[in-house]
Amino acid sequence: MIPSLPSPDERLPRYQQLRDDLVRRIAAGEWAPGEAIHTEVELSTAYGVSTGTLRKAIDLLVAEGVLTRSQGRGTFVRRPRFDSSLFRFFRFKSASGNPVQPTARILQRSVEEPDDSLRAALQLGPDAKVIHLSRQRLVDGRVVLSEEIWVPRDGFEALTMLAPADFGDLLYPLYERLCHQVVATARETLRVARADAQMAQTLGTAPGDPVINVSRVALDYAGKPVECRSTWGAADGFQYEVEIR
Amino acid sequence: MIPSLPSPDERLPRYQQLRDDLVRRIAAGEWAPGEAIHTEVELSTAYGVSTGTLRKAIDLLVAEGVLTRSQGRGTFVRRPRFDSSLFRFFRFKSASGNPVQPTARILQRSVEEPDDSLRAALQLGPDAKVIHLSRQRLVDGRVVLSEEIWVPRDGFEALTMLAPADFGDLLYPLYERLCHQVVATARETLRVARADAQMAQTLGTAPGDPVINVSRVALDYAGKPVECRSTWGAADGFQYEVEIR
DNA sequence: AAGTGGTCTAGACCACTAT
DNA sequence: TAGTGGTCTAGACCACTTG
Repeated sequence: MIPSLPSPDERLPRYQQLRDDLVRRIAAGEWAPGEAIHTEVELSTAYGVSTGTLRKAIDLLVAEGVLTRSQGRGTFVRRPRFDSSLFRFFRFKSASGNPVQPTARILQRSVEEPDDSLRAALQLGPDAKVIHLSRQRLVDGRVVLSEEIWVPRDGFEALTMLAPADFGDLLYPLYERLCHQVVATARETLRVARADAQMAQTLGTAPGDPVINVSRVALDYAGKPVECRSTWGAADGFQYEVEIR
Repeated sequence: MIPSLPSPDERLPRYQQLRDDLVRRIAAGEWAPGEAIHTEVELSTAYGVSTGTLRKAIDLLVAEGVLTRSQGRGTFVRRPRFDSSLFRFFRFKSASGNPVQPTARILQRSVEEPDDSLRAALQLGPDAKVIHLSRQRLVDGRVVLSEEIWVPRDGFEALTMLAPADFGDLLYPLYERLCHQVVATARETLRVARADAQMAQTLGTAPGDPVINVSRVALDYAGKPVECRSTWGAADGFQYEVEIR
């Protein structure tokens, strides 16, 4: 028989255990995005550690992008803004030349049976269904991005009642307000392909032109998958900068 | 008259000043890449600060990728390995299917007058010249990447004496050994284009196929530009993953 | 003025590495 | 065994924000 190992928690340094417990409390909704968590003195006395140890735990979460500190005000749960993150890959400019946030248009909404890869990515059970959105993003009336979006039906029922015209330009605030689902992190994979006839027509390019695909899995604070998304855009607006060490 | 401001250093916290001074000493060559810096007790007594403050300075440099710590052994100047960093963008596999480091072949070497953008990127004076290398990277004898590389002639004279066949597969160790130039960080920009006839022939794809361009500026520890490089590869081997928060 | 995070101290003890 | 970085303490004082 395999001897039972001690819980990994006990082997970790205290500041790691504190980090994990703070994440757990955030994931449980004890502090909502934008809210201040307890003060350092409160937390350190409650946990029975010195302020230095507690600060080190918070340092980790700040480095991970989960918390932000503001001297004299407090420490806050950070609300990520992923929709503007498309600027990391595409540079959208309006007719006036200024950077601009694309608007959104829902083309189609349906409840579907997920295929195997989607079921795996969203960690769904065998009978679970998904809500599928087809969406376009526009600048000055021109389609710049074409998106397919899938979320689990369980937890997102509210999306099936809302008129497509009322979805607005940003989905994550909608998820939070209507479905109490908070996106905390995401993993994206970039690939390059060539536009087929339909994609070329949608994006206003020529068939065979290179197009970028961004495939995203969004996770909540507990690491549970919340949304899968596949975004297509013309490659001529694509540029990505990275610093390496 | 504009009142002279105090040096920004004095306004910074001590741990930031310590960080800056350690970078200065590394850039000056006091500790070479791979070498251990002084111990924490030595440094903290020499600087007249507590160990906690010194550790915070070192924490910053570890987070920046400049130093690595090894418990029981010491703190070391990290030697970045950029050439394997192409794996972040391209996935090269040998015939056996295993990931493989491409070999290199120098096609051409010349001393040239830089154009304006290159002069600006390398921060060269009006009369400075550059060494230009054209290079191919191969897997199983197939060309997978085509590179144009420029370094300032001043400081890299040794490259003009070396037989092209003796350059080896990795340039940065060569820069360090022959020219005493150490690459510490780099900035890369990705773009997508379509292969012209010549690029298609080189990379073994069809004209019009999408190709990736990675444009890199490499810097030393002092932030001085050391090398400019433009790498082209077929887009079908391209994949890039990123985690966002 | 009261409360928050930011900086810094002067240690102690532990875990790991090399000899 | 000696020396290194890793963890942690129990504070002090500073800089900033808010009422």
